[in-house]
Amino acid sequence: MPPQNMLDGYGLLHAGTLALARAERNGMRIDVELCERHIGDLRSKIIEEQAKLSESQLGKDWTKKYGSDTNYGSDTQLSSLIYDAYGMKAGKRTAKGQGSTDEEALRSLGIEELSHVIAIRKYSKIETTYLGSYVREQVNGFIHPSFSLHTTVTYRSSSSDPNLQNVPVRDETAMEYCRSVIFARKKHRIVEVDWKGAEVSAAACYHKDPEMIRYLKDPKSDMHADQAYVLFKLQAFDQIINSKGLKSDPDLYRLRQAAKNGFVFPEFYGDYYVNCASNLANNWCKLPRGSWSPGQGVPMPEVGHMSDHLIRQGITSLDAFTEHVKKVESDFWNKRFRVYNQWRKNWVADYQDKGWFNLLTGFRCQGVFDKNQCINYPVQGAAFHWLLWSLVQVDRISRQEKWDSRLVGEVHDSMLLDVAPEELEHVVATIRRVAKEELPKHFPWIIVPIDVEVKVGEIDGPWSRMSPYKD
DNA sequence: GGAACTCGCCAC
DNA sequence: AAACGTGGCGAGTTCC
Repeated sequence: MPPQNMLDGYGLLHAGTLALARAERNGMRIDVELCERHIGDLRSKIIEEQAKLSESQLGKDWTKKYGSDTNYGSDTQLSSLIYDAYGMKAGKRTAKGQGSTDEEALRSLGIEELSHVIAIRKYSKIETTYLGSYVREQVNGFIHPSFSLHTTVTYRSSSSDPNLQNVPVRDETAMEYCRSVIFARKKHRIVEVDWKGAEVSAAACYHKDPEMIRYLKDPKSDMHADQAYVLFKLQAFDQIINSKGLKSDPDLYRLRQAAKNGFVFPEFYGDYYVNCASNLANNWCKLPRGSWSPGQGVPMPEVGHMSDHLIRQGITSLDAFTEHVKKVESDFWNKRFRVYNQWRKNWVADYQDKGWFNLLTGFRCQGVFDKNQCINYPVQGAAFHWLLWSLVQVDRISRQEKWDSRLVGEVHDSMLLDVAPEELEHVVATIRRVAKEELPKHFPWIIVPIDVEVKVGEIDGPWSRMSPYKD
């Protein structure tokens, strides 16, 4: 038996394709001259870094080995230089077993001059993948990113030519270079509407874990803050946390982000404590590896040096921290979210029995999947379908009501619009109504509140300058 | 000279 | 017992 609502699934993709085709036709305005200026700027930065590299010992060894074939952009040459010629031990390997030359691997080698290689890569990435593709793809000053619903195994969407779904946002420099050239139409503003915690909420509709539902229903509760508290043993900061809340302190807030992105989400995706501990130590808290002696850090809440804090809590090395994260993980799955955990086990067993599983939105995944894929696909797909269904409604309403505002794109759990300022209030109210009222009516299995976050650009302002929308 | 591959890196 | 899910895309490289 196919899923009972399979025809609904087909209807959603059909309507979604048409709505996305209209968004594609709409497109987004690009400042082509600014792109060219940014590209020129990046080229000089790259030349500077290349010059510094060629003067260094590493650069000299590189030229000695490859002569006129020397290419600082070749990872093959770099790999051969550091792992063969220098004979360094590869701490990290690629999928095919070669010594890795990614940023993490290069940093771990402790060769100062490799920072130039990393810088060249970062600037080149911005120049070619983003700004270069905008100039190449633009027609009369507009890019028309393409959206597909038939390419992904999860029933999410994809975007290409150019891809609007991977424009830098976390790295401030890259964000500024790339988003500062993208605009709405003249006299209009860019509006972005994000579905808050879409995947966590969609997952809850499958597993129905009461503790998770409590978190999602109670606006005062904070799953990531609670996790930061146990992960980093923050009892010493009870006074701050209880009086002003963890979010009020910038350093404690960064630890909340670390818990969210370095533990909670990876655990949901199927990662485990050894990776989480290592990533947290390396990327989020900048804890030294190996044995931590007092003085390697300073007292919390200096996030960059929190080893003294952990030493005081009896966690004196990465190994000890890993053991601690192991206990936190066990508590996470066996106590806090034990219903979620049981659902994962049952879901995978059921798939292994039948060879397929259904999404709540009317799709079936059939094929050979590993455990993590089994758990992740239905969640990713259904979360995206919330957005897609809402996008179809907004597209329809915008045409019925003859808006001067229009949809221009979508990034899995957010929609992107080009909005006429006089319509802003109405557009936002419409989307809020669709998301919070009509969507749960359409999908009666939604058992958690839906919420959206609206960000607006300035009139004639770029995508790099977005502020929270205030009603 | 183009197809197919690996690797690295951007997003959610 | 095993160990992070989904995409697109550019550069370099290898193969035909």
